[in-house]
Amino acid sequence: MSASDSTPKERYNARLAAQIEAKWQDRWELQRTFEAPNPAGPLAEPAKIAGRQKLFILDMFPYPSGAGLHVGHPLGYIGTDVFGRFKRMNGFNVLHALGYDSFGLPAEQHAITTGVHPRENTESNIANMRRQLRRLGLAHDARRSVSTTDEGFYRWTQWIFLQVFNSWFDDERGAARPIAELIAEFSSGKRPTGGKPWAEMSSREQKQLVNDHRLAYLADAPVNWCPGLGTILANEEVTAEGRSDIGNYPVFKRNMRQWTMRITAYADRLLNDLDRLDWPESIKLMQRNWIGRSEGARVRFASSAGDIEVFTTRPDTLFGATFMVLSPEHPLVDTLTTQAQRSAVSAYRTNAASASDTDRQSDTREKTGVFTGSYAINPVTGKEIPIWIADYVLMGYGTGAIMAVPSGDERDFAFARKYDLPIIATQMPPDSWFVGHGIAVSADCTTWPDAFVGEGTYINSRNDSLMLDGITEMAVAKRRTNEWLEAHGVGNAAITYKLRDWLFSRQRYWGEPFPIVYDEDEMPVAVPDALLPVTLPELSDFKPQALDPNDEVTDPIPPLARRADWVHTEMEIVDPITGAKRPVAKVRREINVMPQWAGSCWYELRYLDPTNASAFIDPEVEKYWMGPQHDGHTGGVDLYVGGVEHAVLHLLYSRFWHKVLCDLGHVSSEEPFHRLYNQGYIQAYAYRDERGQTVPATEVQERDGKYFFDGQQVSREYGKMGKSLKNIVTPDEMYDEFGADTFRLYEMSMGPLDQSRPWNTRDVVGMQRFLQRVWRNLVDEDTGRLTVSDTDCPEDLLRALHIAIDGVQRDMDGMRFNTAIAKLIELNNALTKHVEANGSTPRVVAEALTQMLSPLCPHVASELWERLGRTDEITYARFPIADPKLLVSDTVEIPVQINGKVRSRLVAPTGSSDDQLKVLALADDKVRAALAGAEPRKVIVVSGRLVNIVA
RNA sequence: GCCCGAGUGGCGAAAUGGCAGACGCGACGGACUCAAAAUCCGUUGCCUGAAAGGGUGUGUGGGUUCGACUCCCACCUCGGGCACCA
Repeated sequence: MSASDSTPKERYNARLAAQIEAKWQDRWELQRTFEAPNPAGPLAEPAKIAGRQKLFILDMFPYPSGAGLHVGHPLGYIGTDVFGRFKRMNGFNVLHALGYDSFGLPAEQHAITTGVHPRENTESNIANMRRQLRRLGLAHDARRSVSTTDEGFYRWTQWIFLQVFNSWFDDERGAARPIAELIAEFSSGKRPTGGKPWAEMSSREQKQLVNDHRLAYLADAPVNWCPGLGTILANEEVTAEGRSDIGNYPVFKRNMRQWTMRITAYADRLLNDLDRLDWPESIKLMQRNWIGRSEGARVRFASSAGDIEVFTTRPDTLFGATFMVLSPEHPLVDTLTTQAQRSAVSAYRTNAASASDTDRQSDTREKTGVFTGSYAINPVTGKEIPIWIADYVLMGYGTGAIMAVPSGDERDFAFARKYDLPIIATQMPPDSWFVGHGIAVSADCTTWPDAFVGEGTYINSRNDSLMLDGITEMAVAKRRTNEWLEAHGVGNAAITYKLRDWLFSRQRYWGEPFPIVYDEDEMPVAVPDALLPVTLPELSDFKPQALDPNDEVTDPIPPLARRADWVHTEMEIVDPITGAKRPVAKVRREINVMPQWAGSCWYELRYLDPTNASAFIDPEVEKYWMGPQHDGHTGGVDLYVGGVEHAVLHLLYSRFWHKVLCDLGHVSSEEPFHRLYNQGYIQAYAYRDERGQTVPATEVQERDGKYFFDGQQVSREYGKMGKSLKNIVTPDEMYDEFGADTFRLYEMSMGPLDQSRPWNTRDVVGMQRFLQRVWRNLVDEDTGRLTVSDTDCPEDLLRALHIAIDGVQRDMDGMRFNTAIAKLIELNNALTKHVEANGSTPRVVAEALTQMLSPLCPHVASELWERLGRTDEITYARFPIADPKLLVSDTVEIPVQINGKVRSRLVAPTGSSDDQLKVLALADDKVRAALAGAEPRKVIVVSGRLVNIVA
């Protein structure tokens, strides 16, 4: 007899689930169930909006990978879907969509390895992902599924780039303004800082001055050059080991002329506004660290080569600055180096320059340096201090020069000890510091094993006009020093950031072309709006220039240069200074393309108004979905779910673009994503044989805690899913084996959404069984007939129902889907007992259970809803509401503890007073036996919950 | 090195000052079956005991409390981020 013959026809299994799921997916598509109405524009349906609260939920959109999805990818999508469906059932107008991040390195690298043109590749990958995701039953508004490679999309990416290009940061207002306003200020007499008057400048000089103020500008600066990828990279795309995030190729620092975004102008706002965001603290912390704001002072030290400016966070220790250290790349090094030191300095600089970042960070950490032969004057002591160069001072931070205070800085201390430089204490450490180091209390640093970094009484810190000695608070000493520096014109309080401006151009093919041409002065000029988009030209050879991964010197030639006909064109441009139209003239196009982050910097806005042809978004639509909800609210997406890997990339860049758009009045929200939630990762076990080869995880067997493949013992490791690890499980396998609803339920039941957890196909069946039992409680497996009765529900079952409603409602609201599922299982288990005794399910329970299941497993819930005779759409049926009267019963069970250990339980009427509970507890047989006649010393009653007797 | 986060049954986990282990997997026993699969019922932290019961138990050690997985201090292990940032 075959298996199918003995299985009841209407048993809920993978076969029936597949039928149900296909039916409802088709129906939802046909009936456009999940389309969200807009207040204005082409998708406007104002009548549907009235009286509903809006909710914009968003997933970090995927790049269309050729590998397709594995079971880890949809975790966040399922989470947001459950939440969105739950909110719909609570009356919200929910906008949920998913697009594709299809420009950029990941897609392009894949195209290169397969040899297929990225456009073709991207399209087929998107089609495959759409198919896989459709079978999940996600409640997405398909009209809003944009792709960053759509011309209708990147036309606006280019437009936004031009908004950034055509603005400058007004420090006084702390906000971006249109560049035309700066030009107007200059031409009406504002004098450019440090330059000659505007009117005396040539047209070229004027353009250059304006360009130097733009938020998107060309800069000849040190960049991260990655010959292995044939492109430069942003700081955020380079790993701590000095390699590319993608492909793990070596990255070199070199100077190149590149498009750069002035994100540093927004450093303070990007930092401060974190406080107003509902984000995980860990991500805020990562952004704070990345921005790296340091308060301190700039101090000028006089030298033979003129003033040398340093940045210090410890101006209060200035009296202890006994030498100075410059970065080997510092521009003043040549001038400072004396004849006697020339060869030593030159050798050191050559050595430092050739050492790659990797070498510099090798763990030896031994401080090295060379004396320049020159001296500077410490402004507070008036003493000469030697000037050294050392590679522990970085040109890219602060001023590239430091004042060394060995007594108060560990690095300076190590350097001073190695080269026998003087160390003077400026603070007396507390006695505990000396005790901790096992040495006698002494202000003589020659006895110190280490620098002292902390709060101590200031010593040796006085001159004629500045007196720090005796001060015990660092803040006071800092303030006094800063005041002194300013009064004497040798320094001032200052702030420095680790954040660098954003390198925005890539020497690749698969990205948005810049809407920029170069005029006869070789100055960048915006392509007129009417000519957007600047479409990416077709190239038969789209590969980046082939370079040796270690080639540090060759200048890259971007692929777009291969289309000379495209590069050299004629255009009617607008003069960037006067704004006047110019006659059609020859221009040269920018041949770099934008980085992969460009499209993701604003895609959430396009979801809102995807078909708008006259603006990137209608302001009314933006205000409705993104606008601030009260004073001080940043506005933005209501819930943004994605992985932690974008903490300082996408999540920083997009905040920056959004703030520019806000400053320019294009959006009403100050931040793109008000609430951020990081989902965990689904991880998996991988197995290796003794040669280190991975073996297929599905064929590994476990015996007594050991693992075997093909009779051989193998070792187990834990981590990502990956092709090379032979441990990939795909959603398709889960659909076939269990159905999408079971798969969804399993992923949500594994644990809290924000935690990583191991995948175990073996465990999935638990959720299948659960749905099977629910189904069987409502439908006769053999006949398919409904087993629901319209008779009254017994009170205990009704109570169980309302307790479940109450708990599930709260768990869903808090996105604790795992515990919501546990409560639904408990309810269903109680229902099963009732059905065993009575033969049918009360309708009130059947309907409420179906509704509560609907966000989690929408297909089977929709099917049951229909079979229950409901003709309304369960997606929008009001989520059940718990009756508070049914949440309490007549009696409660009170555990009684003796000395904190439970010794008895008693049943007491609900609402018993503390005294009544105390009397009941002391009268309890078990309690009396345990006390054995001893008089309790104290009785603690937790009202209505517990009694503890202290014996 | 610095900064976060986490350690609970064989496994995924629940409980955030008040009955530790809800719910699921697995395992064990049983029902159905010629048999198996599927499904259903029961048991299941560990030690001890025939059982009733007793003891013990949330990484380790201390502390606060009538009472601690939960709060505090120190340490250990794992995961993540930053890393010569002046």
